[in-house]
Amino acid sequence: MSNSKITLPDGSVKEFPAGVTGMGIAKSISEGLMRNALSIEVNGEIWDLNRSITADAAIKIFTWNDKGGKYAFWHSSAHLFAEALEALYPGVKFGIGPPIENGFYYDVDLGDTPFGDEELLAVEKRMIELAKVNNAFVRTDVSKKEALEYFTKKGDPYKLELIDGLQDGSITFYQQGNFVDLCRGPHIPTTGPIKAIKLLSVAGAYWRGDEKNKMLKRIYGITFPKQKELEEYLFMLEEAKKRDHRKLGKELELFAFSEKVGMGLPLWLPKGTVLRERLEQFMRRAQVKAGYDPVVTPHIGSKQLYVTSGHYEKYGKDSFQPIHTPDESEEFLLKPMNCPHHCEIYKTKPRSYKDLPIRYAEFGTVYRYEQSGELHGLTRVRGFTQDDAHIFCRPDQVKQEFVKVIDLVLFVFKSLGFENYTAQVSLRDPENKAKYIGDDELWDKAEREIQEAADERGLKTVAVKGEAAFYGPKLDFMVKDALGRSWQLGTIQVDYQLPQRFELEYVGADNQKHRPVMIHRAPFGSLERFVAVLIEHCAGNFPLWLAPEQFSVLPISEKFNDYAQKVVDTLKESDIRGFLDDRDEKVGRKIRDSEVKKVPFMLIVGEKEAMEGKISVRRHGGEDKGSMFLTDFVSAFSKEFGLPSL
RNA sequence: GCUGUUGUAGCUCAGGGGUAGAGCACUUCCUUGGUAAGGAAGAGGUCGAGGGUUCAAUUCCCUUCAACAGCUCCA
Repeated sequence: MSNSKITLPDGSVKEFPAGVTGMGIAKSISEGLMRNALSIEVNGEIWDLNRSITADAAIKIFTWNDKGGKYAFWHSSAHLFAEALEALYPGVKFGIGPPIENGFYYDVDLGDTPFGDEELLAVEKRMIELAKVNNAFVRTDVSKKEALEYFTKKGDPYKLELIDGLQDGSITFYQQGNFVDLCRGPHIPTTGPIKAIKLLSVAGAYWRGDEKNKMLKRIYGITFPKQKELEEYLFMLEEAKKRDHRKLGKELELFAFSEKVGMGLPLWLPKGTVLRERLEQFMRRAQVKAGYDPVVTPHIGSKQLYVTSGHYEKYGKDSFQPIHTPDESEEFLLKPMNCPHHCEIYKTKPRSYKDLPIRYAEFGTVYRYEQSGELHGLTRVRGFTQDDAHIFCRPDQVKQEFVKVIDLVLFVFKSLGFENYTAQVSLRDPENKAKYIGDDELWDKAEREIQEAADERGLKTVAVKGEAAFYGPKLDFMVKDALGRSWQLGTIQVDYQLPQRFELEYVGADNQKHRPVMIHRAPFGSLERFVAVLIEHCAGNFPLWLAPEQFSVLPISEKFNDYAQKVVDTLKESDIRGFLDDRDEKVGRKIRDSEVKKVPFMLIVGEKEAMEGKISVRRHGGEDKGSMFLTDFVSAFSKEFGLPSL
């Protein structure tokens, strides 16, 4: 038997006897790697560690630190769950059970059997017992006929439906213990490494995501190789609950919802408004520096405007319905997008190639009829404000403009403490071109330009098909917050379609009419969503320049209220925001209340301070900065009080 | 939009066929207190909305609205 040339991730090539397994390779590298190995990537495909490699291959061994390793681990955990469930509920029918971002789920049909927290615990217990048995996951190739026979006999209609859609010859079963499942794999070698198990929740989910189908029970769970990691994860979940922007938004009096106003329509309270307006000021200033011109457009527009833009055709049916005027049969739509309005601004006069690029920026509030079940705090609402702008430029300027926008977006992220971000190039779905408008050539060009611009700035990008807007491809920015959760924020889009639909033109150096290109962009995305993410990122402890209340002045007793008031007045003159807590309470109480409200600075004044004309500065969290003159306080933190700048 | 759960004071929640309770917040009084809750008294609710069953409904039933979780969707 000949040898296989195995290329390792570092580029080195090792020879192994043909038929070597991933485990064998891992062992040859190190004992430690063998212990931690979970799956292996073979020529770009993820395999089981004990599957034989018969040809030359480039491989990478995955451990818990790799997505490929985690997915195999959780996928195997889903099978372990199924095995435990079947042991306790014979006859249960299984849907699908994939690994997900955090753990796994399995869709099951338990008939009318009630299934709640107690049942989850029971299954969890059985899973732990079964994991200890350390059964191997055994892969077998089966023919379609065999597969159908097996599940017909077992009586599992969902699996039969799945097999029906599969190609004969590419069907595999996996078995561990007494449990056999239709599965493509890959799996970890044995159940043993699954040491820490938590079944998290039960929810309804339609078979194959179609509401016409039967609703199955979807059981979510997560597993880890170590108990400690599970505990950390559960702690993180608790922490996420504490940081939930809906909870903090209420506690910190930032925003509210009212049934009377209508669902998904946020009311910004005074403190939330300060926060929001600070963000706006920050962005306005950055945009002026970047050459944008602010514009303002109305909240409604003639239906015809959106027919022209294509939005009506695409989203009209599912939107807020047109507003009809009493007299004439005019129809208006609540503005769902700012771009058509900006196109009309562009058209107010003839444009020369020398005028371009023109950049119109607007904090434009738009209204979209989101499905009721989709509404979620500030992250998904029906009326929201985009930090929108449209750049009209010549085709030869697209890339350079795109790069400038990337710089702006990254500046925003940096200023707000989002250090971890990735960018997604959202492309069109090549299988379903009818979803999009415009011809292939322009799409290809736009997709290329986005990728080039991203590369130029050294952005780490992932391309995802089918995520484009209907008029053009996008570069979407995802940030990771302090708890490691990913959020989609800013977006930049190249658009060749709207200029065509609105017949936008400019006169070129050749004295001929040309069509400009539009770039849509919103670094925050929407202020609502951005504020939500920011709240959860910093747990309500906003950077000083954003804090709705930057200080509180806490007199030790009412004897010092006058002095305290002077302190407040002086700071307000320096545009520093804060309030006087002159309640008839002890200072300990006032400190506690300011701490709970997450006020960054507590300025304590008593006899000593009043005498010396000083303040005692306590930072949120308890740090004592000692006593100082007011002017020293202001100059010490003046940088933090003001807007970050480019 | 679909399925499930929930809806009681400003907030967090208890209760239950005979029209309601706690803690915090609020108001007043006492207290003038030096770095995370000083004390006392008081006020506050069509028990989400509409309908039904009943002598009697906040409680049981139906409808509806909203929130929450999940599914589908997202210019």
